[in-house]
Amino acid sequence: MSDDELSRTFAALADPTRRAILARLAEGEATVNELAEPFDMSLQAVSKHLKVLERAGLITRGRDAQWRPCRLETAPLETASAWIDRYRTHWSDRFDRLEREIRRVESGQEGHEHG
Amino acid sequence: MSDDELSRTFAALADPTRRAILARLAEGEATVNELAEPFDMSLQAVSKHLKVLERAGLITRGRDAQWRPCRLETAPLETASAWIDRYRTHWSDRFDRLEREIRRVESGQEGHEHG
DNA sequence: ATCATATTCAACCTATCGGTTTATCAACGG
DNA sequence: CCGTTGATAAACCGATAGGTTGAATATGAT
Repeated sequence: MSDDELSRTFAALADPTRRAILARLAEGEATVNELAEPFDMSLQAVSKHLKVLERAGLITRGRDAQWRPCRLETAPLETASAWIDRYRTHWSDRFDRLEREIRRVESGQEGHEHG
Repeated sequence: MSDDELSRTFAALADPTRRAILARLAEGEATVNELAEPFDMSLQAVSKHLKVLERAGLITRGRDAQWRPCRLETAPLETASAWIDRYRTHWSDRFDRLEREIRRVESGQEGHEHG
């Protein structure tokens, strides 16, 4: 994986456990143990997932005695969403077919009805 | 990586080369050679990236003689965007601090000014 | 001090990623 | 038929992901 911000964000989101953790955190802060509870894996594994999320800036961790409460941070989600939105609605769906047709005609293969 | 749809989509987006390819495709169809041209890597590497994008449903490939024109498909982007949008604006930013305060008070640690 | 609890660190393992090189397949043009 | 071009397949490689277990650290409670 590359370590630019967008790549880290998307990579962090590319795991169902981590997405579930974020979904949980959207309801409010939670400790590592609380976050780990629903999952059929070791606490350490969840701790690693949290580290990934933290490195991606998707969560921050406070300190409350021996607990490290996790909080969702939305900034990277904004960035990711903005990136996607630049492409999710593009006029090319129609345009592509036109362009494709032009290319076919220009290359003199009008007879190939392959689409 | 898990292979549910969202995971495949986010994983596909977690690479700058693949994002650049999608950005290029947003301007219209392109062949593998055309897509590979800007990158300092082998054609085969780009071909692999395209396979990843295809598996994620982010592109489809046609057949035009020996060319395999690639097209951007927006459906997975919609899904990904929808997932993010559920969490990118959440009321928890303020609420978290309140909840945290409540927890502190309830656990009888009002004196610990650790925030 | 000692013990329990919450969390992290470290070492390890297997599988996958992202790239390479070489070989192969598919389609056109002489 | 043969060569060229576009693209994929296969084998390989080093690095990283995602999990494990076991030890260490930090804080609080007795």
